[in-house]
Amino acid sequence: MARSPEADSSLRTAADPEGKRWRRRSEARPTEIVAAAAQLFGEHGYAATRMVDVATRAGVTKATVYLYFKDKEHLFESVVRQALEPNLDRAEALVRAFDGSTPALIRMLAMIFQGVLESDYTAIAKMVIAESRTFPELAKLYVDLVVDRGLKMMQSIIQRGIDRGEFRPVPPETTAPLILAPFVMLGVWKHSLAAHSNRMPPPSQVLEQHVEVLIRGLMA
Amino acid sequence: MARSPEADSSLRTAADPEGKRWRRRSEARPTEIVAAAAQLFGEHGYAATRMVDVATRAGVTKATVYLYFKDKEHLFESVVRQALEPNLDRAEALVRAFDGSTPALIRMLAMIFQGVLESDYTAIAKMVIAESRTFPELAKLYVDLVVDRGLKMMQSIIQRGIDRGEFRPVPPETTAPLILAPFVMLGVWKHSLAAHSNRMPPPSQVLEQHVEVLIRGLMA
Amino acid sequence: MARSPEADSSLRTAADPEGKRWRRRSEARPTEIVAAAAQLFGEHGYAATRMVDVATRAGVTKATVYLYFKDKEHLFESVVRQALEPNLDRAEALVRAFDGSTPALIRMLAMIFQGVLESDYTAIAKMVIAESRTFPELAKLYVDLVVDRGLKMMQSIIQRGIDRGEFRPVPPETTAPLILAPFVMLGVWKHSLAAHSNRMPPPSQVLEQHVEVLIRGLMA
Amino acid sequence: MARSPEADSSLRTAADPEGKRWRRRSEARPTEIVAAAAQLFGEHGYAATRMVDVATRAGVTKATVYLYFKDKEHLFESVVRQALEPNLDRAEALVRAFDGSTPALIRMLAMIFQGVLESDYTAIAKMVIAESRTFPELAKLYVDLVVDRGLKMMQSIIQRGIDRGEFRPVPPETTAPLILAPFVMLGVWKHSLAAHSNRMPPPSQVLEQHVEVLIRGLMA
DNA sequence: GATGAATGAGGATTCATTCAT
DNA sequence: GATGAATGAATCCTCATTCAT
Repeated sequence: MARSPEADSSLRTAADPEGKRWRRRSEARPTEIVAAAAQLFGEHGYAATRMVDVATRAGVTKATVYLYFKDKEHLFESVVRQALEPNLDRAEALVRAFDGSTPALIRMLAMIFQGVLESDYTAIAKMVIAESRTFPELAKLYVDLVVDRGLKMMQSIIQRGIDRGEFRPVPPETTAPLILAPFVMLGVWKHSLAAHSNRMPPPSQVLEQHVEVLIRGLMA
Repeated sequence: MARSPEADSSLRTAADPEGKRWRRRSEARPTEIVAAAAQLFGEHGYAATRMVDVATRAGVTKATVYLYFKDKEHLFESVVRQALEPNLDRAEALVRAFDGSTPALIRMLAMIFQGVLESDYTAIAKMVIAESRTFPELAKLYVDLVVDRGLKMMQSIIQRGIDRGEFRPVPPETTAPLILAPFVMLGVWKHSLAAHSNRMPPPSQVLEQHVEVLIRGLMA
Repeated sequence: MARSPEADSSLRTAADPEGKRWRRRSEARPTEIVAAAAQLFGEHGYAATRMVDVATRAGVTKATVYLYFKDKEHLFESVVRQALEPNLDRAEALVRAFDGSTPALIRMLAMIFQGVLESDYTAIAKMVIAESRTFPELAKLYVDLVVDRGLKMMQSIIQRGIDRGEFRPVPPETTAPLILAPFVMLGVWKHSLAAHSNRMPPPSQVLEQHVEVLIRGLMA
Repeated sequence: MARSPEADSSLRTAADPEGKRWRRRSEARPTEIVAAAAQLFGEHGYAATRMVDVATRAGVTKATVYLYFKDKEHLFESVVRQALEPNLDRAEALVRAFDGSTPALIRMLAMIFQGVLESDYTAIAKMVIAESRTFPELAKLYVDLVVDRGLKMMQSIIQRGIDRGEFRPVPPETTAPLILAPFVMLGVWKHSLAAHSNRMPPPSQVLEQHVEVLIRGLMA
């Protein structure tokens, strides 16, 4: 999402008043368009986002968007992919490298996830969920690239705790989702109802409580 | 919803133009339309649901829908309202009436919520979430009628546990959401990604585990 | 092609100044639209004819055209069908009923065909030909409904002449197309190059000559 | 057209930047583009042929096409001109030089025309016909360069037959088109409906029959 | 109360065409 | 001379919405 497209276009008009209609910037273009689309899709959802708007926010015209993306669906897919790929890799690496206690590992991951929760990234997730009926392939993609990997990771952490005698023996498959549940809930919350309620405390506090209750609940 | 609309109309016009059973029909119209809309909105989302489809499924024509609902937005609102009203009342009554241990209370509520999770109702909830940007008033409505009430109820339960010496002293505001998180997660899951993953165990098992881990985690 | 749509709309505006936007005329509508489309397709070809123009000439709006025809292709198909069906029937009936000499039969048919040649009908034929690559199904339709039937008819006439000892024995399959060739040529000519040449004599004279040369050429 | 454009460009830039064989290339460019356009126009018609496709088939980019041709119309015109010029000259020369009987002359011309019929050339003719409304000037060009000359030639042949006492006295103007009609018909047929019918015998047989019937029909 | 008929406003997509390099 | 990048002007089609009956 880098620099905002508005900044771009102002720069362009200012710094280069000669340029008749457009400037060469082919390498950045697709990325910029995806960034613009990510924002708009995240804000308004798929159907309510018009191709013109994406184009305008990216500082180009509609036709240019079509120069890089076959159609709206493919643009959407690019948005999702671009948002997804880098994320889980990092988390998995961290888990593998960690050698402290399992509660400490969970506390660390919780902090990372809290960071994700505060980023723009969750808007994409919410969108995938919202549009899953309309774009089953994207839902599938998301499940494969994110959810299943995430669940597997959580299972392995539970198992690790049990193996090390830190946790009592619980079935990892049914317990794994419990670690994630508040993150999912808060992610969805943030992009939907948050604005309308003041009864929900700040995510950070809820998550802190979550980690403590969870760890206690799993302790041997 | 139940009987096919074709059978309906032919019966009405031909076989039974006066019969009271069918006379009642016109009173039921709005309800039937809302029911049809509820299904379609739930299945396809707001934008992807066409007024023709709602009308057709309700066994009437488009224009008739407009006879009862000013426009698509108002229809949507009716759908949400119709789904909301009856629900929380019951749960609140139960909580007030209950006089067993707090863990037992939580177990009972979990069963009720699990029932809700299996009903069509969650489709509406998911939809409100998905369209919350487009329909802020509905989001607000939902928050007031459901979420805040739900959170308050959970807080009171936590407090009850603390007061009765069953739970250790935790801040009720930040703990309350934790009770609901897996329900929210599974509700969203059911209507979005569930079809694409087999890594998530059946809700009933996840919830059972949830309740146990949660209660242990809260125990004094 | 019945009444011209222009006449229509003026009538409408004049006779019914109250009618806010439109008048009920459901039965005539599709036919009128097809008529309008027939003219425009004939004049400009398929690609160059815009749906708006069809609508406007039919005195309705674009959307109304889509009320009756799924898309441009289906409209095109209707145009072709409406132009085709009535035509061959008549000719075939005539052939069956005729009991004079075969040369006389050919002379009579030639007159009928010359009438067709002077009608608007040939514009459709030319269009089918022009668009046959883009719309193979239409070409197929045309072949089945018109061409093959026409060729078969000509074959039977040749055979009749041979059977009755009027014509020398020629292979009917290869001779049949020769009867039609000048009609095809003139039909195409009329709608393409005619305007630019004065070297081609009037169709009637060419056809008269054609019939005489042909009959002489086939005589026993 | 023959060699693949990919091979071309790589060879040119890398392996043989000076080699005269490839130097010639740039001179050939316009011709190659016209050739590519001829094929595509012939196959898909004017409107359905995209400039990108022409460029791609010619092994260049769109912009290069515009380097040589002002716009799509001018490209089209070049295609037609390039296809027309060499053709009639040959036929006229043959007619002038011939000194056998007129029937023999007609038989010989028929064979030549049959060759033309089997060539790609007819695709252009069909296209001119199909697009004559959109490009009146091209239609005019075609009429002047081909049709009128052709008709005149046929007239002179008829006259020759009459003068030599081989044919009975018929009016040459109205008879001339009859010689050409089956060629026109078959040319059109080949590029439009041929694929969809099996009732039409092979052109060679039809034309053989044509020549015999025609000559008999004209005989003194 | 119910509907058939019609529409207007918009959105996705395509393509001929033009520059700066 | 050649091209990659960009665009603007169409054009098809959809859908929520409205009347006259």
